[in-house]
Amino acid sequence: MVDTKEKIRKAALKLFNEQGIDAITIRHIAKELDISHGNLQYHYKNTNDIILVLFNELNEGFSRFFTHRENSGQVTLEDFRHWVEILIEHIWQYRFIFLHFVEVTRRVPEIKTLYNSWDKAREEQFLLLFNTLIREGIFRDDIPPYIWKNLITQQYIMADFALSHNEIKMQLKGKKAVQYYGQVLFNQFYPYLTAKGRQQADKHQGIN
Amino acid sequence: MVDTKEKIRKAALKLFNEQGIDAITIRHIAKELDISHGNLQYHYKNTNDIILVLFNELNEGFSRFFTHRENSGQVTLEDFRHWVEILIEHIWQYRFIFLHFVEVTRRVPEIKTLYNSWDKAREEQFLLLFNTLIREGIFRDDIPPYIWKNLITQQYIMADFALSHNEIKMQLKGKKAVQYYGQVLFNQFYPYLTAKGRQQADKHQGIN
DNA sequence: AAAAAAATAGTACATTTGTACTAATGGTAG
DNA sequence: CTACCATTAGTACAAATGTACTATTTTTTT
Repeated sequence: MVDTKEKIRKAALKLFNEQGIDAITIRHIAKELDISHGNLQYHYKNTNDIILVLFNELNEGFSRFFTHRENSGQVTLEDFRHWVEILIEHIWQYRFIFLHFVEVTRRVPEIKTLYNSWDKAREEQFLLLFNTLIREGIFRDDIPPYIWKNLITQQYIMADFALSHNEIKMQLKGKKAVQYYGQVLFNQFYPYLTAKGRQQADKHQGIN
Repeated sequence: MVDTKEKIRKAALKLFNEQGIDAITIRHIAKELDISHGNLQYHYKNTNDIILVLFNELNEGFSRFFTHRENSGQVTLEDFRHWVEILIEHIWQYRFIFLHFVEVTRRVPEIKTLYNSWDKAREEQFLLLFNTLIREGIFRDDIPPYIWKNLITQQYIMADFALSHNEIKMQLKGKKAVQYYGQVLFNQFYPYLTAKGRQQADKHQGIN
């Protein structure tokens, strides 16, 4: 037996990513799956329910991904770059959320709460990471704390809205977008590097 | 005689900023103004028309603002900070565009074209500004060109989506939001400063 | 096998929205 | 004054949507 609920989530994710959340109703999703909208409604009362479930999926993905790299003692810049790329890939998978973040949070207020509570953990981890990289002589040690905090906010905004920027500007598709914005996100950290850090970065420098 | 067209734009801007573009139809705007929607339709066929006009208003504002500061030969960091603040204030004025940027460009494709063509000029001016600040010993001279270009992209994303971030996170109101995100935007440049530049910056440092 | 529960299809209806259209009003140029 | 044009109000209707509900079929449980 195929799990209808899962089929619905998959189809909804696809349609949301392609056409946005306003254009899509349960009727559209039902049509995509060739089932009745009455049936779909039996599983999820409306699109907002589905959006919430998909947001939780995204969150679980992130959590798995964060705890995964916790045990590593030392961090190279290359690790960090790789980490940023995976982050963006995740975001790409659920891009409708980020492309319509304000609408999403207005339509499903719980999402705002979820996002904000989960966010705090992310901040801690960032500061830890920064400190590690400072200790290893990769990041500069002459940056005041409020600038590090600023960098985290900056990093949030950039990660959350990079794909929106892509949408209104270049319109890179799939892998290309992930690559490009991975690079942009990573390059954010360049001026924070020490000479040693820059050497490491230049070794692996991608397109510019 | 009061200009009905202008009254409509004002009311639409207010409603869009308050409730977003999906929630608002010409009927809502008409109701806000106590005129018939038939009348409103006579002036603007639909909300997309109004959105386009408002976007052009925003653009004109930006253009005025850019050309204004062109003639100044020397640039201090304080000038620059002030400039960033005015930028954000502008954006706040027309925040519905930035809060729903993807939707806006999807509903009114011309806006994407307008944004992109106007964008190029902005890029030139940034590079010029950076070079001036480097020559004056305020910005570092050991940053490769692709990182400066990256910084411009970064600056776009940050400016365009700072208010979206505010919406899903802290929800600062009016002046508070403008102040906070002005600071965030300005702090982006901190690690690009020379020792001399940092001195200048610290003199006027705001909240942290 | 019978009963109960879960899943699916389909209907019904009030509301909203986009769009087009008609009618009335008011100012103004000739 | 009157004929014309711009402006305003209001009506009409099809399509889409949210929501609730019924009927049927399928699956599971006992």
